[in-house]
Amino acid sequence: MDHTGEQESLTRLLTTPSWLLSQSAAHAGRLVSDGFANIGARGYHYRILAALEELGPASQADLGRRGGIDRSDVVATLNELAAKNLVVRAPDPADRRRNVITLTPAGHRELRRMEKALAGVQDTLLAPLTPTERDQLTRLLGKLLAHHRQRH
Amino acid sequence: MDHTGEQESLTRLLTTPSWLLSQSAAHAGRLVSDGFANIGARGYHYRILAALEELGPASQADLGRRGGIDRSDVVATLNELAAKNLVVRAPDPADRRRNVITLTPAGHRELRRMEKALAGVQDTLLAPLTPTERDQLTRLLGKLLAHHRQRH
DNA sequence: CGGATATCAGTGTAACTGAAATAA
DNA sequence: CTTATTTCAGTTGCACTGATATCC
Repeated sequence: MDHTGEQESLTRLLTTPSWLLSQSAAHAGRLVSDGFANIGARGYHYRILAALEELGPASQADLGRRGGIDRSDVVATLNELAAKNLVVRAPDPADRRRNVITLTPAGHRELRRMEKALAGVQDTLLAPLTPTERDQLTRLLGKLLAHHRQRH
Repeated sequence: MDHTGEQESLTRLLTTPSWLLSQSAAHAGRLVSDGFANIGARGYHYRILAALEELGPASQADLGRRGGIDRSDVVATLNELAAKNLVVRAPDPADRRRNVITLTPAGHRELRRMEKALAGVQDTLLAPLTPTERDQLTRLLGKLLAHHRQRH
């Protein structure tokens, strides 16, 4: 015993799932932010653009629900994306409360760039895990989220 | 195919490890904050108290490194803990730059309370996972962190 | 009317930065 | 002189709240 010599009691603090989760996520967040910052973008941009590609032209509320972004932050993010001509914001003739957001060709290209950057980050993040372990982790986290999403 | 009917392309956005991690961590964070708030405490309090119990009397810098808390936030957290008489802050005679922080009996009791609250949160968080899966998750996250800790 | 949408302004807070004072 | 510790003041990014105008 005491084979690592690191600390005699690694205890709960370092093995508590919520702690491990938040530490891992903080690290992942740094990697992602840096990866996106390197190409002049932010996480919200990716979430909106990816949601847009999946949903097709959509309202801001739908994009927010899809990408897990607050209605208020959707507005600000779309302001930025529209200023860069990555999306077009137009009133919905069928429902005049809504805007219809559409990906421009430049938006598609930007999404491709961000996906490349993100894929690189995933590799860095998951470097210590085998392919099997990566699948396990993805599966376990997915199961966790699915459960807690059901109870709002 | 299309057996769920949820969405035709769940795609990367919902299966990207960094996304799953940050979402899971956000949810875990909410559960932890709420769990601690219910007993009038915060996450930083737990991290400092737990680090203190592991290390014994320690300097603020050591506590920060151990608990993953910025030097600046250690100061503020210790102000709160000292005001509640959960720790004692005394100058270190051996190194007069430092303070020696010591757990009081009340601090020990508070730590026990917080551990109970935290254990309840872990159960809620891991509810959808079997015991085997919980161990897997803990192991995978630990491996991830150990790797990234090595490269600063 | 109740419910949804988009927008704006502002809050809370975790994590961090920079600088200063002090001492090893 | 360089490095480490503690402290204070301030910043940044992110998630969220509340209020408002508009429309279904």
